[in-house]
Amino acid sequence: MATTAQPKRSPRERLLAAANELFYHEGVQTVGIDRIIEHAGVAKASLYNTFGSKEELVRAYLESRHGKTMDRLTRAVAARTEPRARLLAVFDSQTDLFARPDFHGCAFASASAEAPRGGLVEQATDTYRGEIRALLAELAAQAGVPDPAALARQLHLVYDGATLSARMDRDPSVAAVSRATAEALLDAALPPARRD
Amino acid sequence: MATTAQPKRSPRERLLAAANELFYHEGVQTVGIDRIIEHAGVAKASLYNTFGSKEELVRAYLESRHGKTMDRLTRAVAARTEPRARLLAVFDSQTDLFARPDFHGCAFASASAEAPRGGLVEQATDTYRGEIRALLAELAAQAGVPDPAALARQLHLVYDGATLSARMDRDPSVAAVSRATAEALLDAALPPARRD
DNA sequence: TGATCCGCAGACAGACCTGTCTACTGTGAG
DNA sequence: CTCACAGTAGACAGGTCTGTCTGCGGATCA
Repeated sequence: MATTAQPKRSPRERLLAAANELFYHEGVQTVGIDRIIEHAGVAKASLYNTFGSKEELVRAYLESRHGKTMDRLTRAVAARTEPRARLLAVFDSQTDLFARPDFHGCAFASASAEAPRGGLVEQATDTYRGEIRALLAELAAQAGVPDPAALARQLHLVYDGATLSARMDRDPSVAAVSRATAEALLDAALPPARRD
Repeated sequence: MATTAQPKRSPRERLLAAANELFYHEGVQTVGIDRIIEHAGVAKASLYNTFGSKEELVRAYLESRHGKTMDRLTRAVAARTEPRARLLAVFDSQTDLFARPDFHGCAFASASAEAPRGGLVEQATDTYRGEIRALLAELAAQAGVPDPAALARQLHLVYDGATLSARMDRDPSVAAVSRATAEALLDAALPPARRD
């Protein structure tokens, strides 16, 4: 069977799709198991056979978002060749992201807001943030910045702040501010000789 | 153990203190009414006579944090005279804030993450963010920036991002990055003649 | 044909949630 | 003293939560 769009996806896939929709839009704490299985059209036993607990389902949900976000970013970066444009592509991509009708902020920021410390949510969040930071540092290095790690920390602030503002102010236009801010910081971090 | 036995504070005060402690550290959704009244040493009827509902208690909790934060910022600003230093004082103050052992991110960001849209939490959040934005714009104007509103939006990004990173990465040192980033953006926004 | 397995449907347990209500206690005003 | 009233203690209602368990239908394979 080479068909990718089967009429019946596996319970695991349907559960993850339901989690992606309900957890992301309404919150991990506020959405209960019953609504997940109803939305997925799956038996409760299937959920507990597949994931074992709600917390593990949340972890799987966050991991799936982690993968999607990294795909989105690496695709945006890969579409450019000039190192400076590749770095700024991360912030360009926020324009479309924030404008999506189903955008509702950073899934990790929201999920970790009320998650117990030291749990699976915190683990998934740490992994995610480490990868974002590494991507920014790598692109900063390729752009010829003397201290890529330092610029990556600054840009990570801007990236986070923009995502948070876009949700809390319900204002997608903050993406333009974010992009301009990133550019200003990149310019300030470049040695004068390299600015062109 | 309920931490009371002080000179009799009113039920309202004790409830707000309990809310400030429990809601802030563990989350608005995860902490129930029973834990609030137990921690406050107050009868359940007193809570409902005073606030009417949990949502109203949450609103009062957020308003009290709003007041405390604005006090902290205006005090930090008032301690300086030079306009540039007054603007940067907002970011200087993050150093102490993030280092506090009870720091746990922005109460508004956490509370709004899973709050229903259009509710009291959203209202309180909008008001809070508007005031922060206005403060930044006013300080930017006093610093002689040509477009204070534009710089205020950038600095708000940085302020938000730093608060979020400090919580999610459990890393208070991000305050220094935030301060340096704000300074770089301020410099970039000033007309060359005014930079000194 | 029969055996095995996957998944669905839903009852159930035990805990917790918000919010209401009754009954009691201490205190201050007139 | 009497009365009003603010506050306490806690039962209660009605619902939701996570997680377990049983029973059943359909598919697959020897």
